[in-house]
Amino acid sequence: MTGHNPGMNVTGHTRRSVSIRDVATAAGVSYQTVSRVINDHPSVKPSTRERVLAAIDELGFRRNATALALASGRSRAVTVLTANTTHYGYASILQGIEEAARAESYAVGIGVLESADEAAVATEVRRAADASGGLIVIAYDPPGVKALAAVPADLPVVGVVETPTSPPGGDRPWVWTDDREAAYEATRHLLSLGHETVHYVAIPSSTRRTSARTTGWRQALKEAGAPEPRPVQGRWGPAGGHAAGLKLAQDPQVTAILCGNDDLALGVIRALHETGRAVPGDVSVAGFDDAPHSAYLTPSLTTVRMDFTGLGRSAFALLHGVLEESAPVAPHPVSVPELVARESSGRRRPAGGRPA
Amino acid sequence: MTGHNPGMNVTGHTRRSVSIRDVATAAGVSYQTVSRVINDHPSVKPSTRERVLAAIDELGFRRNATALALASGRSRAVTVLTANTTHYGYASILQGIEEAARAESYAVGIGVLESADEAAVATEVRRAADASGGLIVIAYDPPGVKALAAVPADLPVVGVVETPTSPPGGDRPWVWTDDREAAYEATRHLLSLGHETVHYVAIPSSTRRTSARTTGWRQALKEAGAPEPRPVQGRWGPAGGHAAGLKLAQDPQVTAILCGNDDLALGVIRALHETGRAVPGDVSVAGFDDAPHSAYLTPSLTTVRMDFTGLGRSAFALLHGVLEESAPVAPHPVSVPELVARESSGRRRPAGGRPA
DNA sequence: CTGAAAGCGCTTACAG
DNA sequence: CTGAAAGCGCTTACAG
Repeated sequence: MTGHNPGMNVTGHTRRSVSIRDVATAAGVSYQTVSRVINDHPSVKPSTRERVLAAIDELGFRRNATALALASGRSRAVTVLTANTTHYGYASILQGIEEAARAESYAVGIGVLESADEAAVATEVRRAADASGGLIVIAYDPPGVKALAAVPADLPVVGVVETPTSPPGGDRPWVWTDDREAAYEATRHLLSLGHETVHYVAIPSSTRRTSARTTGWRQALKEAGAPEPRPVQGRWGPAGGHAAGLKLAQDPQVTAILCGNDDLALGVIRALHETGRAVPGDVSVAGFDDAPHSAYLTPSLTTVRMDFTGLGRSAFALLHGVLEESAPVAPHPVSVPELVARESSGRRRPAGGRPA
Repeated sequence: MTGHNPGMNVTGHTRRSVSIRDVATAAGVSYQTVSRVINDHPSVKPSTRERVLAAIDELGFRRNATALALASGRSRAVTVLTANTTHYGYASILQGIEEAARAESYAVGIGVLESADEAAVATEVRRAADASGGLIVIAYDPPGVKALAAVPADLPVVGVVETPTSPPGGDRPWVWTDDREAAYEATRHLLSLGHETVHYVAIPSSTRRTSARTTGWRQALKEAGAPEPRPVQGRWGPAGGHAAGLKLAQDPQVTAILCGNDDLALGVIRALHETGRAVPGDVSVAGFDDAPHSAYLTPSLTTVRMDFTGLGRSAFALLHGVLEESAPVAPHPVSVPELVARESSGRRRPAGGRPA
């Protein structure tokens, strides 16, 4: 074959897709009938349906989702706005959303909020809003919190938030994990092992103000009458934990450390190891999240398990309820964390002496 | 306000968005002129542009991306088809794609291939094809390989493949990491430390046949004249490594283990620890990927660093070149892995004796 | 059960 | 520099 192919589009590599009109011609019916067939409309004569289906198959017809969305107004799509897609918690929430979305034949898009800069956030929110469908914003950090607040009022949106008190999204639906309770439990666990107090290495918080985890930790200390050390501000990732750990290792008084997540805890443990302090012999360490590898570290990590994928599924279910009249809108779901005690936390060693 | 709001859509919560016609009316121009303004067309009188911009601002106009896509035929969207979104390598590739896509104002969608079942794969591919735009398929595993093969011929697609020899995508563009070379280097590293041979714990492979990593490992053994033990088939994740490690720990001859990824290596190390074998004292262990925490484990993990985000960026660049005539289509890029020797690998201890 | 019309919100020529 | 027409590929009433 030579010559210009009228089926090529501008970029010259994609043949114009076959439309319902092409199918209609091939099947000898009107294109409305084709529409009925692909929409499983009941009132189509079986023999007609057969012919149309055969034509669809032969021509390799695929319904154009863009045209469907434009004509019908329904888009069956959700865009997830998040500051990160790789950290365990974020990635797991995204996974949960995707699972639930796939089960309902929703397409899922992602938009990453690279900075908390107002203009950058606004740009990302606009891009996400441009994509038709609903929005889920993971508002665990400053970019996410700002994005949730910046979502236009007329857009269906669900927030995944750190704490439900005065959620930044106003009266919009949200899902959350009870981080305050989780930190409270973890701190009580460490105190119950005889430690005089518990130090805290914080993850970058959702706000300037105190995070839910910090609040829970503080509450447990207060109730126990334990002194409240200054929280160490950690960065994301093991490197941040390592830096914080080196700092804490200088203080021989430190015997228990709660970390904002498992990656931080892993870095802290490494720092303690490097400075010759045994875990849990000299210092007990606990994390947050129960990442897949945490059970296989040496020492295995005491942590608080969070059901992030379940949280993601809930977020989608909520959005789905908002988008489709049929699906009921559930109340704001909460994921209840579960303490998992492992090797990295142990009884405080009697002051002064090393065991034989 | 009471009564029915004609601006509400079926679901009753979203006001019909303002269109270019609304803007045109408000600005006292035709809607074509509005189209010119939002497309930065040069031939618009400055004063007209001002008025239109003002109307856009006042009415809160947002251009409907669906209509844009349908009318123009360009969609500026990419869908990533992958078996997984959370494992380090996959998540990092996705991150790289997203970064590059965002820089070009492309929307990114994800579709997860939950099983290698033909029908399930076909369904996911169809869904991805329905979303307009290009496709990137991560073909590191059976579902991905099958998906890449099932992509309709008329769709712009880039494959992220394990090995470039007879890629499953035929003559389609692809990107790859040189896994064979990576495994070769890692194996040579372990052999150079005096180990008689190197055992291998494999990740689930892309095919029934031998993976590139297995090939590289085997090649290094052969060149060195080392005996070739049977590879241990691992599952994904630390649990798989742990199971494999327990098995290998039973054989006192085992002094060096190469693992298909860092998570597997972490599990193997844990298993060796549990069975009283020191790393690297008794057994050297190396992984693949250089995950963020690998440098902070104790012992820190010898591994092969792979530039997955760079690979993702390359994949997008390639697709971008295919989609837009202006962007040049680069040749199949390869990411060159880099060996990172850390604490988990060491010289083989002289046979028979434990050091004092 | 099936067909002809109008329209979703835009863009792309075509006029002037 | 700006406007009127046609059309992207579908769906949704409206006819019959």
